[in-house]
Amino acid sequence: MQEANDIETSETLTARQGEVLDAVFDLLMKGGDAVTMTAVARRASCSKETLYKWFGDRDGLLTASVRWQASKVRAGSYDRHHLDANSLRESLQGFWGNWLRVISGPKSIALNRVAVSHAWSGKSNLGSIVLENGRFAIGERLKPLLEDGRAAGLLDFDDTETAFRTFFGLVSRDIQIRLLLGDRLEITEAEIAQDAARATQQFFALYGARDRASFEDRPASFPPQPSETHPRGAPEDEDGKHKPPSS
Amino acid sequence: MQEANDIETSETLTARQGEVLDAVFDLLMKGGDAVTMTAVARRASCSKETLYKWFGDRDGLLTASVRWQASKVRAGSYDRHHLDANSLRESLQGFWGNWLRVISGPKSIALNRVAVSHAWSGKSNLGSIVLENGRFAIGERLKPLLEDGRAAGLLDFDDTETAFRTFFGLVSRDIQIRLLLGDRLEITEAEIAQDAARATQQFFALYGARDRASFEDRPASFPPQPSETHPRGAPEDEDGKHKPPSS
DNA sequence: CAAGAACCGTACCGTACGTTACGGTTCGGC
DNA sequence: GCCGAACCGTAACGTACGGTACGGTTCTTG
Repeated sequence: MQEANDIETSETLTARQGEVLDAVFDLLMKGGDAVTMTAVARRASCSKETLYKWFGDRDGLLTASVRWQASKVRAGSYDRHHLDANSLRESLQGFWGNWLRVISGPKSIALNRVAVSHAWSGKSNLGSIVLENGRFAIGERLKPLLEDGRAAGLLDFDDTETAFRTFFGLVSRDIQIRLLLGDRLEITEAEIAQDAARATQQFFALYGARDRASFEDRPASFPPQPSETHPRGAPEDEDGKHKPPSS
Repeated sequence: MQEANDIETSETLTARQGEVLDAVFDLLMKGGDAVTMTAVARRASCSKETLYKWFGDRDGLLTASVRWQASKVRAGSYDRHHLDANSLRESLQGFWGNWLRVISGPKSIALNRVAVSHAWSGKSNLGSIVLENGRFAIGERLKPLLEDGRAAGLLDFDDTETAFRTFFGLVSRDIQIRLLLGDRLEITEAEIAQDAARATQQFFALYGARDRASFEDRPASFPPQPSETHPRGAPEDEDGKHKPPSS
């Protein structure tokens, strides 16, 4: 392994290398045992020698692939145009809806699965890569929005991190662990939208500015719009599926 | 493999078999690659032949061990004595505190890790076992308490499952995924208690019965006790640690 | 067009681990 | 005290896979 890792140092990947890494990820989604060097080479129509020259060893290949996919997965960021209550609420809903869509997708599930498996198994930490591009990335992207909301008098919290983590919990609840553990849990687009709306609503119920003073000089229809979902935090039915995986 | 699986059918495990399964789990916590048949045999001071006779194959051994540990992990249940606001709040706090303590422990982390890794890798589903003894078990244990709370006029929600999942999210937030992904994230006993209290408080803010009518014939000091934590859902600082794993 | 680099395909090597086989030992029942 | 069952320890087998070597082919460059 003399000068193997082009990747670690220079972040540039050729198109061909990208194809290879996509092949790796395809294999990953077909179950982790499937990703052998031979299989990757065959699937990507390249030689094992090339794999080793490019990525050093199997672990480097996996790491590069995870990094590659993780960097592609990050949901779009939200520009902070002028903030009123509705635009804030819509931004938040959109943000989390996007996120729900991403993490419930097969790519994200595979990504997290392999990262978890690997973090457990010693060697180079895919866990931190996924964490950095997932949980922490959305934190850094959402927190400015929350703080803008606070500055605009729409939100009220002391610690941004705490508020964010609560929001995170309201949105994700048990779905990530369930998906990772193999629970068949298909989420329709409608459910995603509804979940994002419910979570946002609950977030406003917890952290929305509601001092009488600042409340009354806001437009009449503040976030919890009775027309959209339940005014209180309990939508009627939703998705109470107790449906463990293929028994 | 003629009549191997004593375990699948008769749920009884001899003490010796329990020792073996504990040995497996010890190995599991030392990184998943460590759990080879030879290592298990050596650690448990038994022969490989016995392992195969008892558990069929490596997968059966893993499955038995996960089932064994999962059944030992379940936090204690809570009896429904007479319910007033304070006892309910304390029960909930205690329940979730227990749960936080469990899932942040190394055993639970190892358990979830191996289950995730395995669920990803085809074969017999450890995921459902962990799910059944973890997420779903606490659901079944907590929901009666919530419904008693509602019957006593202390809580207000339509769908128990939805309320429970929200509560789950408020408590767990991002800690489970972070722990699984290898984030060093030590949680002190104090933080656990505080988190459970904060989550409970937020849950009451979202689902506590607060119609004017039933509110006024309740004792003066309803759950959000200003003396305990912040009356609103935002504790001052808490644990905003952005501390990714060993980079 | 020629020389060299990059790469493909395949064959090969070493090893680690799952699985099986077998001789020796302990132990409960008659 | 004898017999068989259960079990221990270890040795052996087969295989799958990570990693390497090498000849042939395509692409780049001057």
